[in-house]
Amino acid sequence: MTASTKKMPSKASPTRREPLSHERIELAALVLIDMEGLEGFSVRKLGEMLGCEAMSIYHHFHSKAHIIDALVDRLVSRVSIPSHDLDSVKRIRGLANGWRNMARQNPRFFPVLSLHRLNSEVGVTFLNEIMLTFRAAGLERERAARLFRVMNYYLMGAALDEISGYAKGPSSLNPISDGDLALKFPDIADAGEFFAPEQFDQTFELGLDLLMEGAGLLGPAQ
Amino acid sequence: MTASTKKMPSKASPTRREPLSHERIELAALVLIDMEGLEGFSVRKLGEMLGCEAMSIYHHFHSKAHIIDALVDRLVSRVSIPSHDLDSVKRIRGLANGWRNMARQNPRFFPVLSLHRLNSEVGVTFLNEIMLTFRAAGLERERAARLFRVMNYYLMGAALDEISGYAKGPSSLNPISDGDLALKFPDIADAGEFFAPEQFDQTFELGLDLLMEGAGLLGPAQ
DNA sequence: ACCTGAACACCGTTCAAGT
DNA sequence: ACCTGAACACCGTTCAAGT
Repeated sequence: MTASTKKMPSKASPTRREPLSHERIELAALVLIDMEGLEGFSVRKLGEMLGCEAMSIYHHFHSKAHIIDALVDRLVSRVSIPSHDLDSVKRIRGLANGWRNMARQNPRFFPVLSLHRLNSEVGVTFLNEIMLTFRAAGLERERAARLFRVMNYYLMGAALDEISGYAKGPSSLNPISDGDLALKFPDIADAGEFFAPEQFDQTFELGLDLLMEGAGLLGPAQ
Repeated sequence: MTASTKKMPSKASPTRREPLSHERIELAALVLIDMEGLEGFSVRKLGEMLGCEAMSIYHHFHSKAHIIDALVDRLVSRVSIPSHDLDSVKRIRGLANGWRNMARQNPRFFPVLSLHRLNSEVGVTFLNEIMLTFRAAGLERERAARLFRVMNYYLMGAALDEISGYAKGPSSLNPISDGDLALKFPDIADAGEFFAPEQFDQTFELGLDLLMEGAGLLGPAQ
């Protein structure tokens, strides 16, 4: 309503803004989500950030859901793929850690990404890297397929839980007090020291090793 | 605006509606979410469903987030807890399957639940059951703590991925076609038969066994 | 071709008022 | 004590119009 809400560059810099593009919109969206979280991510705020009317964005994306789709692809394609020259075990470790690192770098968006089916071209390309590695490790078709799923379950759950452990996730509005926890649930309270973020890497590696060992990938040759 | 949008029971049945209560509101919310999904879950629609003004609900819950908190507690407390007389391995299987079944019965709400930290009294009580079982199985403190987390990662990822496999999860808006999948990603396409919902149980059991075996819980006695 | 601004049909939540 | 209805500050999206 007041003059301060008006944008000024219309006079100060008439034709200065570079034109909108998929890339500019997507990068701004990632910054906005990183700053304000998913609830704060609106097309209108995105427009403000880009220095245009919110509705201009619809000229480049059909809907907000299409923007989110593009962000999923963009982040999945950022996961670093280990060289095919490495042995299978090293490749699996590399893929797993690439996934976790991407999650950690995008804690506010990752939950959306992880609930998305990765059935775009980019998504399937990533999944295919995991599958290829399992096959290259010598697993036969059915076993590779099932272990692929098992590994994905583990990766997805670990990344989500670690993020919520970094306190970005929604907490109960009436959490149990530390005092009550120690009194009523001593075994949980007692384990607290192993639940701290500094322990995440070690715990994650333990689970990954158990799965790979169970899959027969960590043979005596190791 | 028109007469048809007005609610009629004000004349037809003056004092018929039973008063609002936490229970009535929560049960209606679960039905609404089950029917319309999370996006369709609004306080206003919930009011309509309960036959009251939306704003009456705020007399019983401080905010929409508090309703969701209550739903999390309600569903977690519905997970059936296996008898303490069973051996540890049977109890772990029972807890894991109780969790999965709850997820499957509430596919639209479960993603929210799973991203919530379970740090309410009800949530911790459930987590404590898992921890107690690991301790009772003879695992020492640190190992029990780490395997507890590993198991939770797996349970969470599996439940979420199975739900999205039942086609309730958001898909890419530009999914790869089956033809392209078969051509470009034959290994993924080839594994398709093992990704069908009928295969979920078997795949889940495989991963659970690998983890329990790795934890040393499936000894020669088994 | 690209962008704008008003408008529509929704949200969650606050508040003063009703019984 | 419990519920209401108007109001506020937001949403995503459509549409006709501007350059």
